[in-house]
Amino acid sequence: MKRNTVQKDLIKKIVLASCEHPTAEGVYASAREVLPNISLGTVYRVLHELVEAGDIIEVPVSGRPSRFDKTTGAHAHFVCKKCGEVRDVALNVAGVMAAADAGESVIEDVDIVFEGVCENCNGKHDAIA
Amino acid sequence: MKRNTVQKDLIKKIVLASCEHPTAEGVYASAREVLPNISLGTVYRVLHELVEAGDIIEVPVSGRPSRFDKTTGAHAHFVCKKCGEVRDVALNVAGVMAAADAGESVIEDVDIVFEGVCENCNGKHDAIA
DNA sequence: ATAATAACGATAATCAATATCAATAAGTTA
DNA sequence: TAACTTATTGATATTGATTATCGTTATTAT
Repeated sequence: MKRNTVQKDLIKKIVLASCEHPTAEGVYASAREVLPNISLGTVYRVLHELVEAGDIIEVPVSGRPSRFDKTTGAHAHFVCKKCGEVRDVALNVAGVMAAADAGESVIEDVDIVFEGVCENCNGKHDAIA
Repeated sequence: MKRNTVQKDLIKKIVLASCEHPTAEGVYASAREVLPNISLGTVYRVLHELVEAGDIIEVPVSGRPSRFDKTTGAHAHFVCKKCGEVRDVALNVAGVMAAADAGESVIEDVDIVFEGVCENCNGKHDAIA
């Protein structure tokens, strides 16, 4: 049977408390402040369990590691090309899915990721570190 | 200065002639039929040059290798969860960008990837090989 | 033709993510 | 509560895609 562990509880709490769409590495760093011996493999495994359970969602980002998001309702994301920050974007995702014509294929989900420059980076010329 | 090479010409021709959104590996396989000693690194480098030049676009696919697409106008894509096939989807992408509210961030581009099951795989239970 | 150097092929390295596996610990069961 | 079963963990090896390195090759201006 499925078992409760301190690792699962901790990882779930970290993602649900985070507003910054953390990567697996970011969750790992936070988790190690509480459980210094936690393994990165455990973080990945538990994150995917949480996604599977519908508690969180995974946000794939082109060319960069996936982000994990406590906001599970359908919504879009914005990635800043300069600082790499990810944030939520208000958009009628259901409307987009309804507007799409995929022929006889059955659309089940959609990833919508906007790219651009956030207001903090606008005017700056720094690349992502 | 930039030089013309048979490798560049070949790779460009392959992608522009392909209707199946090939991966870098797929382009590499096709290219080797003509130039058996071409390097995978060359394929990646030239593909990115073509993207940079606006001749083709790169289609990122979550958890799978990127696809390359001769259709450069803004459009969306559909990925079959079972067979992995990628195809174009008719959608008013400009309309989606206009509808998005990213606050003060400047939206420059958007990746829209639908996921689901294509009509060939519908009813089948085979996973991707 | 020759020189300068962009581009190549071969291969090593990187990065995110997954798989492996012996050791550990959660949740029974006695 | 101790013993037991096995899900889960931590450590580490591996994979897969992509990028970087570097000595050699080949394009193009002179």
